[in-house]
Amino acid sequence: MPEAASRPTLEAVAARAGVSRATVSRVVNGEAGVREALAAKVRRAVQELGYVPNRAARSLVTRRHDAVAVVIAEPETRVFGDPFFALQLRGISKELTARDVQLVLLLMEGRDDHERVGRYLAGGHVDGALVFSLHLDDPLPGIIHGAGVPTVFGGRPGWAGGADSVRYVDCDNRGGAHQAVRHLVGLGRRRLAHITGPLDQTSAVDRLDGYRDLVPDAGPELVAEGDFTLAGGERAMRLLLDRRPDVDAVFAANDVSASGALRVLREAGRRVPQDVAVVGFDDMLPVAEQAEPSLTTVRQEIEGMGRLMAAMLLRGHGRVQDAAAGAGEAGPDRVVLPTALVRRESA
Amino acid sequence: MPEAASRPTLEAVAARAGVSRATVSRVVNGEAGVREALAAKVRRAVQELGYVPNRAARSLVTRRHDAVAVVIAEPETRVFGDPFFALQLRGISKELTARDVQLVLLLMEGRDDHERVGRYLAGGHVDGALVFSLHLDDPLPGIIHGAGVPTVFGGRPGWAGGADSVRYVDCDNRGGAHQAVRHLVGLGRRRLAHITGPLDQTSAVDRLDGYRDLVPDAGPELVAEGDFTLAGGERAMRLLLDRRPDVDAVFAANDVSASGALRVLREAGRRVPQDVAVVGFDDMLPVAEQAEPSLTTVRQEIEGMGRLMAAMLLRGHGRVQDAAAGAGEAGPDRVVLPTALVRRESA
DNA sequence: ATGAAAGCGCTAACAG
DNA sequence: CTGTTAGCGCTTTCAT
Repeated sequence: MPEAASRPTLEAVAARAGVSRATVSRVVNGEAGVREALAAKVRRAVQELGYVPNRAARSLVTRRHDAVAVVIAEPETRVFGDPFFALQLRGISKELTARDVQLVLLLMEGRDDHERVGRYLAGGHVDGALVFSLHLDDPLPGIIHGAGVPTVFGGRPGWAGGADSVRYVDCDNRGGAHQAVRHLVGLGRRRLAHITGPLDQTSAVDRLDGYRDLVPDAGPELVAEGDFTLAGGERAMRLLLDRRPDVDAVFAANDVSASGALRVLREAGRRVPQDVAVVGFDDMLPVAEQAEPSLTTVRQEIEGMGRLMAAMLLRGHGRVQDAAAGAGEAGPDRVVLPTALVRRESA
Repeated sequence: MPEAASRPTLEAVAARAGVSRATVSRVVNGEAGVREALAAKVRRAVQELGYVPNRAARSLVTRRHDAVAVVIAEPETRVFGDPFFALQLRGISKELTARDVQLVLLLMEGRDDHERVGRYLAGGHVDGALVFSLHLDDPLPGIIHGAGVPTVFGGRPGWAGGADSVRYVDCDNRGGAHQAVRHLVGLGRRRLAHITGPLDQTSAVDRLDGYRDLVPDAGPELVAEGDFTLAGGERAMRLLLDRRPDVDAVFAANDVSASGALRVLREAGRRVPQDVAVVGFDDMLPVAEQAEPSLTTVRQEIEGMGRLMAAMLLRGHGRVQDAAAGAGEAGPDRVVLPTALVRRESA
């Protein structure tokens, strides 16, 4: 692969504008205190030469990289069929773009990848990391902590004490579950089942807890473990139908598994919502709106969470903000976003 | 955001190992010609100090970045609900990871983003770019060409002469369409409709051409324009049903729009495949397998295409390869991958 | 085979 | 306000 063509340097711009390198640097970085006449000359020279700063050179001295890593501890097949991942990325990308920070994507497939990712993060090549989809026994947090990389987690961390010691953004999973169950109960349903997510993730555990809060007398046969996938939802629904043919409502831990449930219910000849009411979680539009019947669900602001995570990570980053801050607009280290019930046809 | 903690430098390693910086550099970069005794000392020092090379410093002198940009000219809402994007990314990520090259993700939402992306690419911050989802009038290729960034496109470029002047990886869209149509004809169908993709993308045009090749006498009322989305597929199917209630087969340009068609057919009381046979394109597993009925489709190797693109871009990249190459293992600049029909229930 | 020295392009004191 | 100067950490001739 050929190298990029050599580009004009600060030096060249300085020569052309008849000023020193330092002045050009100031103008390029938008520092105040350069006479407008000179600044204009510099800008013209930049324009004419098509000058673009060399990031490597800049990083070398500033020790900043204007790049953050997004780490997705990809839970197997889940990334597919569930646009969750894409939505998060979109939110993050928007925020980073606005601040002219690059997004370095680190996908992890297997266990060996942990070491690689850890090494990269520890290498100090990015200004921070955004980490998702952590599982309970994941070694990554330890590695990250050791490396001292500023990090914001997507979803409350599950390890002991984790939630108090790190920064994260989450939605109110437990409260959202309450909204779902309350709605179902309000509909007059009495035999409420729950299809969980993978129980090594806090989001799934919290939703289960929320369900239990309001259905304390639910027998274990009313809870079936899923994994946030369609197939998992189907499997769980079959189990549920098998164990409790009289079930009249299902709260699924996400929309994708809810559509799996819908499918099985239809196959089993149950009408939704007449025979069985179904509520999902996420409000993943293409899934929830297109389900048959369309899905009543608990909405969480996924794209917004992505943006927020990026904003939190970059707080105090950048020249302009640095100046503006200082006062004490620190902002919280942990944010839990509210959820909202979205009514459609399934419940 | 705090700066990354200061890490040991080459200098520190050299001091510890009692050698010069140059020697450490050689060992770290795996260059031959260092006595094993010394090399061992250096490696131990590296280990003990936890030394990780500073990429910025390295880039500054080598003018390489060990990073490539992935540009997704995101066609609106399509990225959602269609795991296409995630699969490509996965393939690319695998290949890059294996070569220790970072993936910088550039998502584009609106037109303004073109300028930003162009500027970034032109800035020479990455060693190359992988570009997807280009539309016919996209200014990006021009910008890229001007910037001289090595690039591999995903899908044959559509502009005049583009296909002969740039590197790309594509699947045999036209041949795939032939497979679909032939299958439908083999089933005894006579009134074959086609739901297209967005016709400003070559993949969609090629599939349409393939359809026309084998159904030359198809009236325009048998072709409805879609956009690769579920909603688009539904819209197109309704139109088709309206114009030709006697249609007995549909070839949809991708699986997602095929499932839209399936949904409309079901609503209209048509049985699939008895009344209307349906064939999709992609073999996007979660979509095709879970459709009702499951989708007969034309399979393309999406993840493989991603890997191939990355491999093509990085050909001759890296110290080791540089040495091994030279002979002339150039490899082709344009690859068109074969497709295969996958039979399921819908046709 | 190894070391010394010269930058890569940029920013950040420090002078003036 | 502007210019001068000294590196940031690394690779790479060029000597030895």
